Amino acid sequence: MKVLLVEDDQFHASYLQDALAEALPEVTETLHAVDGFEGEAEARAGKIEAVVMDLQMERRNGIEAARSIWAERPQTRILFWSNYSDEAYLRGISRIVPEDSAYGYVLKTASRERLKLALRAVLIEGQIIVDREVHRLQRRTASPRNALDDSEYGVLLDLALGLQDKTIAERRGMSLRTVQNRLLSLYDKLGVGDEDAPAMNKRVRALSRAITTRTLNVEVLETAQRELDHWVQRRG
Amino acid sequence: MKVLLVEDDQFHASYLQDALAEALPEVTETLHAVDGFEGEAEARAGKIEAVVMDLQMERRNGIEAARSIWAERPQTRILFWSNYSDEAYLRGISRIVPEDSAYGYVLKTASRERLKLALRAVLIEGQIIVDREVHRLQRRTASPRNALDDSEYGVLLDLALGLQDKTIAERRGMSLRTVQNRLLSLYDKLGVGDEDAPAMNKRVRALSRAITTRTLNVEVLETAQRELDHWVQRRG
DNA sequence: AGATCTGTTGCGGGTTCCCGCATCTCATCT
DNA sequence: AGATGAGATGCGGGAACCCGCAACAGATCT
Repeated sequence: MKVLLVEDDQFHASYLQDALAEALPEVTETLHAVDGFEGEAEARAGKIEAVVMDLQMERRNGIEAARSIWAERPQTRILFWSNYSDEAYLRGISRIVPEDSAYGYVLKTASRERLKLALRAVLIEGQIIVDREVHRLQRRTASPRNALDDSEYGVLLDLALGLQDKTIAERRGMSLRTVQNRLLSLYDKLGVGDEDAPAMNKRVRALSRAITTRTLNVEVLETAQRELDHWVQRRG
Repeated sequence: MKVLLVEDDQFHASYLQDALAEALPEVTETLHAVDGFEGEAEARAGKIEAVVMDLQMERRNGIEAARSIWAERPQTRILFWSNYSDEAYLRGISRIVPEDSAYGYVLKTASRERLKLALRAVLIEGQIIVDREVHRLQRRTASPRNALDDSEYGVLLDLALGLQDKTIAERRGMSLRTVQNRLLSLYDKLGVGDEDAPAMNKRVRALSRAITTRTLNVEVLETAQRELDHWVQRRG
């Protein structure tokens, strides 16, 4: 059995390599890649079926890499291994997971035992496993008041890129007023305007809060920007 | 000689510990802290004079920790050791370095040799040393068109928090129109409006660009928010 | 069937923002 | 001293934004 490790931090890569060797004796070959592009290429070339993927990498991040890998081979099993449990990552992943593929999400702060367990569960058994910490976040986020539904999240992304209401409406196929309603509920859920601070520019404040609460992060912004570029081109 | 390591990633911490032992045989005792708060406490309690500091940590980041350590003991030597060479960090550091203290900035991707060299240079010799990569960024950033001067950067921070022009003017002691002029040059330098994309909300776009270009990052935003809170309180 | 709730859309008004134009100050150069 | 240039400030207009009000449609409950 072959496994591909995609991880740009040398220390983490070698730790991972060790844990992998301990946990999965059936692994006969381990490949390395240091960013998303290499990862995709290796996966394609080696017909890899089991991947351990870091999320935060230069050039091409883990979510984008996973998407193209899954696009070609949806049954590939991918264990995401990351420093952060940003909501932004969770959303990104849950958005691209194919119907019936196995995946997992483990934090780098997890114990070696937990990592080994996740390696077995996902790569060998084909289970779906999500770290406790991450799951807790997911739950908190999904709690009554603060959960952004998909359409709100979409509008938030557009707002974050700097689009104005009219353009968002066009892109998402809503009326101008509907977009503004989404924005209102975004402001509400992100807590914009709650503070006793001086009056704020709500638009900017929303982005600011989305970032400090880890609802958005740099990688997601970059990905969204690329998608916007495509949309702009298509539209002519 | 005692050295304090402030680093929340266990792998990096142990690697650092090893490199330190190799590079500095004169070190008799090594202390650990896993975030900024612990770091400050240990530094105070142990009267530490040499610190290696990670930047990105939960609760209290490396820059804030360094500031309070330097506030009490300005001659403390601090080597910053970080994953990223974000402009945001550089600005933060150069803003708080005391007159005649030694410090350094090394990337985690640097070779073991370079790290050891920096450890000796800063902690023992009291030199100032900045990683090549980081320095390159500093230079690029400081190049003609794209360099933000201090007053522009201040306005950018306020904008990023969501303040409106009037409030920024009050806080920074400028007239409203002057703030707007700063914003104009910010838009210019951040490349807002250059793209052939649809019309954008410049304010939001500026923040968006500042983040994707690493001119700002989450830590800096959080710190700025705390400072804003203080200002608001003081103002009554 | 009627009541209620939720999500979409139009309208209108008050506010903030963007920015061109003109003025004023202050430092530097000739 | 006079000229030149860079930055700060005031004014005013047009655009975008925030948001209350109201109408309407579809889903669910009683």
